Amino acid sequence: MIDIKFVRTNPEVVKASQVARQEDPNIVDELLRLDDKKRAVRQEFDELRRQQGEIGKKIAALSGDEKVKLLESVAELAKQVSDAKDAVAKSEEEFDDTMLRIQNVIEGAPSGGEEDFVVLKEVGERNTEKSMGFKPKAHWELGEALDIIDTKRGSKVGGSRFYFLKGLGARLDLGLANMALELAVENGFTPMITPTLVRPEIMRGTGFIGRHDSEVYRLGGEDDSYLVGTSEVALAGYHQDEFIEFPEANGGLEALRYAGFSACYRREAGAAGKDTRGIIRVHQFHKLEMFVYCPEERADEEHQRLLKMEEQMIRDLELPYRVIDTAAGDLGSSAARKFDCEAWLPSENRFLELTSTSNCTTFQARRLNIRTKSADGNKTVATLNGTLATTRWIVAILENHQQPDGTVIIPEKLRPFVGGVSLIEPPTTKGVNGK
RNA sequence: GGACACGUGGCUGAGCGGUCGAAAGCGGCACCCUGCUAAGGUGUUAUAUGGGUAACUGUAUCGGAGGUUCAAAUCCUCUCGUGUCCGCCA
Repeated sequence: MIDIKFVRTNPEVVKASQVARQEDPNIVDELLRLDDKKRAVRQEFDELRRQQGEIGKKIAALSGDEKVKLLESVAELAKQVSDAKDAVAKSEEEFDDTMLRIQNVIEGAPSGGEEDFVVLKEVGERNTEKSMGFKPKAHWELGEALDIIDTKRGSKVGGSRFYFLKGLGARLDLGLANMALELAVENGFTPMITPTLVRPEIMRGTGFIGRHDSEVYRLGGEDDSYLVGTSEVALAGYHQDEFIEFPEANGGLEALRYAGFSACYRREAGAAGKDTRGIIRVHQFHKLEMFVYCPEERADEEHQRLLKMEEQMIRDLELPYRVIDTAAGDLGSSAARKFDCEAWLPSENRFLELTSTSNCTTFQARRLNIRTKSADGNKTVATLNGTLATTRWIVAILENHQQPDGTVIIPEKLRPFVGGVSLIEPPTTKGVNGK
């Protein structure tokens, strides 16, 4: 939710942001109209309530005939108060409905849609058939041949877009999560295991239901809960309705940093036919989510920090990648700016999103009512997130580190997290690889 | 799953139809006192929102939603959450 006071004073900025996002700018005028109306109706109610309170005090002090007389005279006022109350509720509802439809005001993101991102940098050589000296296999081919990814049995058991990670596949998944967690801890993040089933209020508060209804799983029957698509939900809800006290370091401008590990669930309803093979787009996966609460003025700096950490992880795994500045139209509604790191996929000659980090400024926290006390009053905090989905990384590692003989070299820095194994080889006649 | 209890300000906790945005304590802040430390004293200290340059002032908020009433933290209904005991179970 954006700040109505900001909209009142800077309607043009909000409109421009809507335009950059390829959304309707006229909603801003509509919002301001509803804001005026809401205030007018509210003032009327306030005045009636004041009168009622005043008379109420008199009634309390009186007795006998005088009291009865006054009671009779005040019935009409009570009716007016009740009507005014309904009017207030109605105008607030109209206002809120519109308010919630306006997205965060972008901060520096390029205008336009999905294709209009800006490449900030590209690091490392793209592996190609030519540079590798053989035709690179796709991750699903490698996964199957090495017996570490089993999508056939995955769909037998879980349905389409499910998979088994087996042997070193499973170790890679957990190893990557652990490696990322260690990096996060070194950078001041507190590890968290979070609920993956959350109550509707939390889902709504974090903005994941509404326009994204169809993307999340909802439990039917007795239990009205949602399966989270990211631990961002739990980590954002963690401090809901709280005042945050930031640690004193850096002149009181420090941040609260959490690294949540959880399974994530996505319905992928709108993705039919997209990335159907392998484990690029699946219904369930593991993710390490870095989540930061900080004072608003510090958000940019924290955003850069998150990006740096994500880049470091990719470098440590020796993957060619690029960083993009996501276009406004492709941002989530909470994000003011988003940077993605994309790894090169030699089998498809394209980049694949590995990480994503968003600066949500105060948008998310305003809705969740998360504030901090500061010298110049209570202020809504900023929130940021940076994401690391393990399955995507497995894809990138398999494809980029595959060898002509079909084996895959495990990057040196990852080895300590997968039991010291350095090479993924096809299974021998029996037994499970990488036990 | 069965039984009971409880949800009030930053925290603990009183209040159980009007004088209650709400006692008291803790914590926070400011000042005073004390040689230092420890202690002590005085004052101040909820959130949101409207009006006003401001001083100030109106209104709302006692888990949430409805209801009764001239008037609700207080009574009623529903709901959500939490705790304890028993049962079951990893």
